[in-house]
Amino acid sequence: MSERAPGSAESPASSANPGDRRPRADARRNLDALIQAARTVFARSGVDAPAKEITDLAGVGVGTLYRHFPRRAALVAAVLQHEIDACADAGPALSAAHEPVLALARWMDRYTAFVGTKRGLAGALHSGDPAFEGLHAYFLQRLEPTLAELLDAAAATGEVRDDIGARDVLHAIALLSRPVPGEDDPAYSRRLVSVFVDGLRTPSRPAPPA
Amino acid sequence: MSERAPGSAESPASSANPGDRRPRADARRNLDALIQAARTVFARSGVDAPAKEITDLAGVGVGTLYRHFPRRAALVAAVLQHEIDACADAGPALSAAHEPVLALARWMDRYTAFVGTKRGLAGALHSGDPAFEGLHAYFLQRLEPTLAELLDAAAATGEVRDDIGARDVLHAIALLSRPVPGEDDPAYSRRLVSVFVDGLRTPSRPAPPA
DNA sequence: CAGTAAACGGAAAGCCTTTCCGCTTCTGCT
DNA sequence: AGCAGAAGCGGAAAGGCTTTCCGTTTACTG
Repeated sequence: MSERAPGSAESPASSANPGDRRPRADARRNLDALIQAARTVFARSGVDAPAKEITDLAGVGVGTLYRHFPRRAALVAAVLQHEIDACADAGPALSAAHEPVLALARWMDRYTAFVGTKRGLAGALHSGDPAFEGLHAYFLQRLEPTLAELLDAAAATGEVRDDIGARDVLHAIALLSRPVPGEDDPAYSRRLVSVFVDGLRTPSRPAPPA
Repeated sequence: MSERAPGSAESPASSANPGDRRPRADARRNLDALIQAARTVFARSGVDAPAKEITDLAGVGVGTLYRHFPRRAALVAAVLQHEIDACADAGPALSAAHEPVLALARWMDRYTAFVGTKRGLAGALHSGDPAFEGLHAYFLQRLEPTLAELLDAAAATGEVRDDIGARDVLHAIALLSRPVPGEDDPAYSRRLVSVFVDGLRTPSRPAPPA
């Protein structure tokens, strides 16, 4: 559920044009090896690790890397895409297993953990590097509907205000989850997020008379 | 009020040791020129502008830059220090001119604008680069008391909860003010901030029974 | 199985930051 | 004033990274 088949509806620019032929087998293999290696290296040494480290681990030359990913940032984007998929896939599962408000809360935890762990993600998304525009689009494409559904269900119970969109919440949490110098405890991020989430509750309506 | 005199209480490691002599006049001149040039260049081309651009504008060689600022990041830090000062100085002025809750709101606007405009600041602060640890300390040193005062005054009115510290608020707003790819309208940041600030209000206490 | 285009690898170019060191310019002292 | 001597200067070179380029190799097609 987490691998996008080439040409699947979500992938922006890969629908099978009548003209393009199937890629060579070694190319595909190398591409997979690169993404896998990048995952490992990014996890071990952070997203700023030199490309060499990745190509070595993948057992290919740098040329190969740059043919598949015209900019280094594109590789980062490709890796993050996987992570986004995994997080999006968790949504339906949760909403099936719990009642709306709880499902929402759980998913937000999941998302907070995700976006906080993959330090690279939020950084990339907000870097302003044009190479990440596509990733941001993908990010919204996959996560916005997921959260929107959870959010709508929760709003229907009347406990959550309905004038803040899923997109806003995604952004806010992603931002609040970025590491802060003095505080490396992930609980810190959660605390900030929780204040934000409090702000999401229906504004205390004056208690209905009697 | 915005220039720190050397040896002033706030500057961490610059108290006049009995051994150290006054710096040479040209050195001081160059240092000022560098900071001024950096301000200009950062504003024009962003904090990632090559150092060469700065040294050229300042009319000095790169060697001079690196003697004054052992790492490039140190120069960024020096520039941001100025901006932090300006923002801190706005606090007392506002609290003198307005009642507590309004003063708080105004200062948050000011701070939001500041941290949103100087894209470099939040980026630097959260970059994890050890060169910015000092800056972060300075940031807290100057802004935390400022906000704490405003926050306390507001909390005293009972409209604002008192279990979230000034530091948390500073961090949260700085994070929420970072630019988000699709939305370059500063109003967007303000909207996110405002939800957070809503979360800051006293939790709607269950109406005391009759 | 041969021909061809796709894909490969790694050397080299191009940019940056940072270091180094011989030369210049202040400054304090006579 | 004038003269050491230290403090500071400039820019060349080192080092490291991303990105380009191109001769060579490899997988597919008929």
